[in-house]
Amino acid sequence: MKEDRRASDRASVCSCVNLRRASRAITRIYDDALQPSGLKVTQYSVLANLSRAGAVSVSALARMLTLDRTTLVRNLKALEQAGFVEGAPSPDPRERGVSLSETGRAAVAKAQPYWLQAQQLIEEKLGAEGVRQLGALAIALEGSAGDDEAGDEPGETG
Amino acid sequence: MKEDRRASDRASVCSCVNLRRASRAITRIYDDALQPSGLKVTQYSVLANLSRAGAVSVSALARMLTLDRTTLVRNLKALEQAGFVEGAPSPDPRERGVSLSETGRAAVAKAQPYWLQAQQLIEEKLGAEGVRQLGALAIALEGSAGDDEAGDEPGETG
DNA sequence: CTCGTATGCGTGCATATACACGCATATACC
DNA sequence: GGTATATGCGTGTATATGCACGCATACGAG
Repeated sequence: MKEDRRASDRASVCSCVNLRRASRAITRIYDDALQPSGLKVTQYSVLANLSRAGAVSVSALARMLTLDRTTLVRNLKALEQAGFVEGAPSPDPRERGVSLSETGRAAVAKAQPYWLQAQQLIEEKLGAEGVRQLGALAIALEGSAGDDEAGDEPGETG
Repeated sequence: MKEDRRASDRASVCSCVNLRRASRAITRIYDDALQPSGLKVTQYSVLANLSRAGAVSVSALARMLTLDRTTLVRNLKALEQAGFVEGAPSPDPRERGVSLSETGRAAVAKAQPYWLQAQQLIEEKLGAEGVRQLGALAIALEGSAGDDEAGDEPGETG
């Protein structure tokens, strides 16, 4: 029982599996490139967004990242412990404001060239058009995920 | 500097972030569709491959799935506890053979129509061409992940 | 047979992801 | 003031992912 599958035959029929595979592969490429900076691409993403956003609430940041809020809560925890992220005052007591610390700003600055290197490598692999399509892909798939639900009243059926 | 991001502006500049976002989104779509079957798309993927492969070693299955072996070890654990996967004899004592149980076969059969539903939904969203490109994408990105080393360090010499 | 290498396996650790809950607080309505 | 609703937050639980390690076993060289 040999797996004799060539590249052209290795494409799964499942779009989800294909996309997840691509995601794992590209994550490895970026993490690899970012390795000297000590950041994972997921962490770099959070810090870079925070860098642009300034002081924001956890929920707001989660929306920016199109990431589940509770996921971000945990991702932030590590970044706070590393000293990259610190609390920020917020007008609304319900909100927890966060922002980049000086250390965090330095970390982003240090990592950025490595990130750019990965970006360029990807552009070589996929071409400018392929890169452009990736953005469209995410948007197309997010378009109706969880917003297309009907008939979910809060009144229990019993 | 106002942030007034609409859908078309919501595309990240980072290919990795875009792809990961797309991956999360499509995973949600498939998991959602598969929900009545009680399987996650990741689990369905393992079981479906096992269904085609028959009895295989953990490492061989991991290669089929382009998945880290140790990740698969843990994913299999849940499937074994659920009774979907069982041990299979192997000629080589080092290998641990696994195969679908009857229950597992039934689970795949039950889930398949839901999976197909998701497949079709995606094809509607992305078009046949878009779907085709996803397979190519994974392969393009896996192509040189970890087998191509470039000594092109950006600065950081001190 | 013995040693070194290759292969297969599982675990410890760290991180990512998200759903279900419950808690706290702002706000609208009365 | 008091109640219902909306919003923000963190945790418990479950799963996914991969790297570093160490253990067991096959296999070729001597």
